[in-house]
Amino acid sequence: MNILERTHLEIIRAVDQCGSLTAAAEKLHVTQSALSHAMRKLEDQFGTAVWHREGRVLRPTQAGGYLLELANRLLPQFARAEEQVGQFARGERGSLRIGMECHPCHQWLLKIVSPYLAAWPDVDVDVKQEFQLGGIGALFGHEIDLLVTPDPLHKPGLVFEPVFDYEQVLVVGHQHPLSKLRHVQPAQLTDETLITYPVSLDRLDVFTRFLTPAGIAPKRHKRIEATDIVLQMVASGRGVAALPRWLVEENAERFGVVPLRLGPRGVRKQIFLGYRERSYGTDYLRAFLELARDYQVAHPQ
Amino acid sequence: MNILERTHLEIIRAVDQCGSLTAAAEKLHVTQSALSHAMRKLEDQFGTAVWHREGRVLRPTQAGGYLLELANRLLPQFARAEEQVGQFARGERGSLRIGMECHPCHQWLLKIVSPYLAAWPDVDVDVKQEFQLGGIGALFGHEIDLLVTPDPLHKPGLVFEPVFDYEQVLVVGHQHPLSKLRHVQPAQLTDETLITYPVSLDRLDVFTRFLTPAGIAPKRHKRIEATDIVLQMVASGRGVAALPRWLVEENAERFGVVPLRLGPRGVRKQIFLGYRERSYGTDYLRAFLELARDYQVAHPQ
DNA sequence: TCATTCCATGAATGGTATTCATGAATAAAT
DNA sequence: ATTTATTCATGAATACCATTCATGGAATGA
Repeated sequence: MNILERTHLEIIRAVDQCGSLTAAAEKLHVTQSALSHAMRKLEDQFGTAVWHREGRVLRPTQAGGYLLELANRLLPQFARAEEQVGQFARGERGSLRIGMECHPCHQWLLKIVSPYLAAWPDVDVDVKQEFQLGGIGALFGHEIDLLVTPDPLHKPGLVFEPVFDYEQVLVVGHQHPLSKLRHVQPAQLTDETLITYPVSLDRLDVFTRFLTPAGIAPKRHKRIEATDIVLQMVASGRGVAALPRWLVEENAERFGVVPLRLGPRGVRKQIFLGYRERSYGTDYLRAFLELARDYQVAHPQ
Repeated sequence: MNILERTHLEIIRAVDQCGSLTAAAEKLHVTQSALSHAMRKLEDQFGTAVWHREGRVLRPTQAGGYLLELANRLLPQFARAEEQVGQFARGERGSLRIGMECHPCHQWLLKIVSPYLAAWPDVDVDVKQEFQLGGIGALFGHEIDLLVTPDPLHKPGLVFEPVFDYEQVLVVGHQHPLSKLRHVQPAQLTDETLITYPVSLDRLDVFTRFLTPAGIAPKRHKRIEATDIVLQMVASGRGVAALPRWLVEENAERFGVVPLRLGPRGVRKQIFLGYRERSYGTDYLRAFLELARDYQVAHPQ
């Protein structure tokens, strides 16, 4: 079926470069005879010569010239492909698709990703936020390779590792009446506007671990996507929000907001990094996990 | 040395298209086992899998995805190459490089070339006018494939065929004193300005076959490249020129010029088409010669 | 649970690419 | 003109490797 092979192009190019079959044969580490036979067969199959044999010099025919051009175009691509697949094999190259199920974690993620990109220049990092089947499904379906989530779900084949823990706090404006308290009680939010990320209630710890157990609901509930808009709203007294303490503290000065403990003991949270057990063999994925662990050690809460 | 072969790309693409090794094997007319072995070997050499084997479904790995892209890019080029070389082999495709050693023949050439181009859409026609080693040398050195010349030079390996004969005439303006004569004598040009193409004198028949034998020279000699400029100059009485009769007659009305026989018997010329004997096997070259012959039969002088 | 479909594997084989040995043709050197 | 050194082509022998055959295990779907 196929007559033209990579080898033929390799020969044609070598002959062009070396000027003779014999020299080309040496370059390709085979006998001159091998090349002669190979090209003879090709020419027979094509029904046309690749070279004019004039004395002992080979001059490309029109077909030969065409094939030479082809060779110069295709062979580098073969070479590059082998090199790149080699990089895939050694785990030096790939793409790391990270799924996020945790809004405020974006900030944390950036702190891991930037040194990671520097260390693994051949790995593309891709962050996704929306999944049809949920984060776990996306992980299983190979839609993503890593999942950043506060809700580890133990399934065979998946591993979840805590990489970050922090306290979830209420954030209020500087002049807010609650701002002087050491901690806040659920009932104190009855007349407040609560601002959250636009996700379902059961994924909001303010509700699941603070308000709902006490049977309390805030006066209003607003959903806003962007974290700094949330902070601005809070700063201007338009509402209160629940955010990680570190995030609030980082922005306290700039926005004029204050963190308050949720209940006397606070609400502690953990962020997990989930991955498929089998993908742990991939160097660049493991490297990411290690970077995340290192970060946790260097920045304990 | 080389691990990745066209075959592998062929397999990878077929598996992608057919969805399974078995189906791909059928498409490629080999056993499923053959493909399995082939890809196994490739994977061993690369050190990485091309597909994730999940149950009985094959999902491309990152390396596999990369190779699939490569396959979709390169395989069509292989296919196209085989097709084109096939055309070369059947003489349907090529490039015909025509050398011109005869200025006024350009008009004639166009009449052959335009139907030729229509009949042989895959043949590129290239017309060259300048050669370092002369037309014959260019023909020998494969710089051109056909030579249009008035001077056939018989050499072994070369063939010259007369394809066109015509009378070379003197052309003068409508009101020129000579314009009423039936023919002109060399001596009558003593006071004229003679316009010729800018080539050496020994290639100008007005000199070699008319003036020089009579020991006559014109008052002035002007060299002009473009034929219609020559005609305009002649029409405005600025000089006389020697051109093929058919060319003059074609333009007699438009420019207001008159053809005059050179001497009582006229100067008859022949144009030859030269080619390398061995290239006569090439279909599209032979076709050109046949077209030229047909034209001669259809337009006898 | 059974039948079916798919891929992997080891051994056997058949084909083919490569080598070896040699000849013919050309170009360079004497 | 001879000689010498290259170069490519060719046929036969060989060694290698791709393919097949036969089979088993694993997953899917009825």
